[in-house]
Amino acid sequence: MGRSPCCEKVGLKKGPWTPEEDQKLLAYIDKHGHGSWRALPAKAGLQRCGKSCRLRWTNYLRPDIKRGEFSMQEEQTIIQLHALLGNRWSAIATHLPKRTDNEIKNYWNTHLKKRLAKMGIDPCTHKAKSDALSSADGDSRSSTNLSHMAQWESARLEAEARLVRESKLRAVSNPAAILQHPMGTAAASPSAAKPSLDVIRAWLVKHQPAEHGERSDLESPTSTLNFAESRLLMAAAAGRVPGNATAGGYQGGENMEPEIRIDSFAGFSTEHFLAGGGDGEAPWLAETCGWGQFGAGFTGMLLGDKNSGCCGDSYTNNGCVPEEEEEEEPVDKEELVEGGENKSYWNTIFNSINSSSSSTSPPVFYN
DNA sequence: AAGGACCTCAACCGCACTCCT
DNA sequence: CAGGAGTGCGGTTGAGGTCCT
Repeated sequence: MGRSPCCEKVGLKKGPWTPEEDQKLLAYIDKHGHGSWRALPAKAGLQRCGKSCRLRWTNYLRPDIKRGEFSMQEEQTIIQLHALLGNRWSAIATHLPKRTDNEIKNYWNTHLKKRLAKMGIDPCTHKAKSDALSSADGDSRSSTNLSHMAQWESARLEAEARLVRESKLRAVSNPAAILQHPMGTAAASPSAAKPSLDVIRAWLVKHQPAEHGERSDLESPTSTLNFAESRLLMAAAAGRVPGNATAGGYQGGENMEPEIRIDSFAGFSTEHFLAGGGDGEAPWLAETCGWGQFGAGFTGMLLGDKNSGCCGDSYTNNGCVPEEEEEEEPVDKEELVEGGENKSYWNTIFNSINSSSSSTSPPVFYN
């Protein structure tokens, strides 16, 4: 099912766009919408292929694009999502409002990747390079397991997100449908609710033991995420990350109508999940080999927690930062990075995230 | 000041996927 | 089911800018 190159026609222009071309494209889309990209260039009077026009529009001309430097929170969101999703830039971009996948990809390749590498963290695995080496000559089996579990969880999260998006669509076309959807309300049957956001729920339990009154030894393959981060993922899985929501503080705004609450996942209980749900479905519990090692992943490293045992709770960073640092005014990012204070920089990021998550109410899903 | 090295990022390439006929 | 059209996506390229010697 091969496709012919879109620009093989002689006479089509390639390379950088001129302001005139931009203007033509903008004017046309403004007036008619883009419609069929293939037909657009001729209609708009452009000597470009449709693909080129689409790219120019989606990556540059679209009015809802935010350009310029990435904020700290955007940076850490990218890193966390990359740890979870890998090079799936479009998926990452959906969680960074107004940023394009191309921009995120470029930023990763030119900035974040190098920065992580500089810190001795493998940008691919998000683990300290020394860890990667030791696992290579040591427990290769467990590292393979971990990799598989991470892939499994990643795929699972993606499926969750898709489920919610589909439910969203159904709800729009048929509001009553949400009452019947597994992700919907307590009206859903327990069995239907089972395959919902259990992974994230498990993170919740793990990362906010005080609120949930329990503490599990369960360690997610991607347990580099803390509670605040898991809330971002929950929002992501719900297919909606509001503009004011970041990993540092996902809070429902007044303008949002709560429709799906996590505590309304009928039939789901933490015990159920941790115990494998009684139906043997707890693949990641069945292969717990090496779970703890994930704590030694990149977040632990970033937090200056080389032994992953900082304060006995390496994934939360609570109390791991010196007091004077906690009370400091926002630290100048460039100064920290350029001054070789990378750990402090990242500490600042994660500290701000975790502190903002401490006073939150139970997460709410929005449709 | 010159020029080579390095960096950044817009744009391109080509594969993969979905939809439609 | 096959195949074409349209589009999404991730990897790569290369022009232009900046830094370094």
